[in-house]
Amino acid sequence: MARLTESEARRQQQQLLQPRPSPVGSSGPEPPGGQPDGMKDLDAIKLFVGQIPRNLDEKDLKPLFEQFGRIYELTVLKDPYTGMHKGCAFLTYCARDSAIKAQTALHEQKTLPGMARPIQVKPADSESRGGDRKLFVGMLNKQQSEEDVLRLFQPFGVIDECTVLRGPDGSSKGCAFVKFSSHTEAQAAIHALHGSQTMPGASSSLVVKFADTDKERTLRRMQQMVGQLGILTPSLTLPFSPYSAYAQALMQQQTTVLSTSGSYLSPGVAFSPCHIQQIGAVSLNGLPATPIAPASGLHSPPLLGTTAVPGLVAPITNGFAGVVPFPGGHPALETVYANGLVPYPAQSPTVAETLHPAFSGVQQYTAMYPTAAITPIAHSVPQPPPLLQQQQREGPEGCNLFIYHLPQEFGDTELTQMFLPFGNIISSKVFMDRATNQSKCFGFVSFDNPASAQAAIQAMNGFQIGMKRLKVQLKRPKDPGHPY
DNA sequence: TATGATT
Repeated sequence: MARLTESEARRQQQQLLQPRPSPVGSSGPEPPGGQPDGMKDLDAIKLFVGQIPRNLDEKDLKPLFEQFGRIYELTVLKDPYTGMHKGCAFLTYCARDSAIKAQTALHEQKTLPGMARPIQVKPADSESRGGDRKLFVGMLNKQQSEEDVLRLFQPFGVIDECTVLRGPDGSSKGCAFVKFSSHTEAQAAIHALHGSQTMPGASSSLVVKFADTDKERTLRRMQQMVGQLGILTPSLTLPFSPYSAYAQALMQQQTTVLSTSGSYLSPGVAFSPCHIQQIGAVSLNGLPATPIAPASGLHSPPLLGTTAVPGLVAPITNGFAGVVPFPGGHPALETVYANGLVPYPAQSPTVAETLHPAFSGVQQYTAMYPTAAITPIAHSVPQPPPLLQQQQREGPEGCNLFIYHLPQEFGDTELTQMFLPFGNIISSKVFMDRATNQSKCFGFVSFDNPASAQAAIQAMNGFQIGMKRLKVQLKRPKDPGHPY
């Protein structure tokens, strides 16, 4: 029954080798146990306790856990910024034995009042070292259970833990955590399974990657918070907001994460704005700017041609009213706007033809500029710090647009640029095929108010680009299943 | 080609 799995046993051995945190004060009453005050066994196990009602604090929880032995430390996890109860706790008993008893008696065995799922009592993640071995699995079919996931991953090694993430009603969120007994096994599973298949009903191929570290999770949270404030330019807005401490922490975190986890960047960002910016940076650094051939598989050369020389576009677009400068912006689009073609494209079916003259103008302009002339521009228009990673957020109802028939080479940046004139954009996202990193030619733009969304629909629905016309409409409401 | 990307 309470037999430890092989890897749990291994983990608990590793435990012995780890440095101990300095002991903190003992916790309250002293049940019998024969331990010196405030001391714990050298091989004590720190337990993670999950599924705790948020209205229970340490003193409420203590009686429940004390029946298995004297508690060395019990801490409810709180959000460091809001102080909010996170619904889980760390628990260390003075005796290792107590931890094992508690885990056996409580884990998945008892559900605390108000909780949908049974309490979780298991060694904390911090107790296991030896590299990442926990995977996040996304794009599962919502019908797939733990068993199904297990079956999928079993061929790659010993699985310690397998949890399908579920909503409050118990329905799957279409993702899971799978913990292998070793990093190598986990890696093998990623290699074999990531993108390997598309589950029936899933919108994209299977995602298998290492689960976020604590640091990344914190970063994500902070990004969400910052994003919710509607902030795209932190340097301007944040110092005056009550969240500036948050923003600073965010930027520190981001620096750390970016510098330490390059492996998390997806490989082959074929024609994302990121890639385009890199090309731009190269040309601005004084290397020949002109004949950079578009990557393979790209259609519609006009748009891409200009992206190779972003620095050169600045003098043109800056001279026109109504163009909002945007870092890494799309020169071709800026040119379109500069020529006044935007306002009611739906009534101008030949816009596509006008794109070409506008574009070739830029090319000629480019050709006349020797490399040396570029350098001052690079100085006067410094490459701004990379924009905060934008969350894929929805705006209020009536503010979210679904856009279809986007050109293949359109990325988030281009989409943003295109809709920028109509209002304050909360988020914009072009959907990419996970496997190929190619645009699926549709995306979302969310404004902060419905009027902007309507204006954008009026102006952009039917906008002809190349052979296609944009379809711009309100995003379908998420949940049509109203009970009444 | 068709409606938001999880912890």
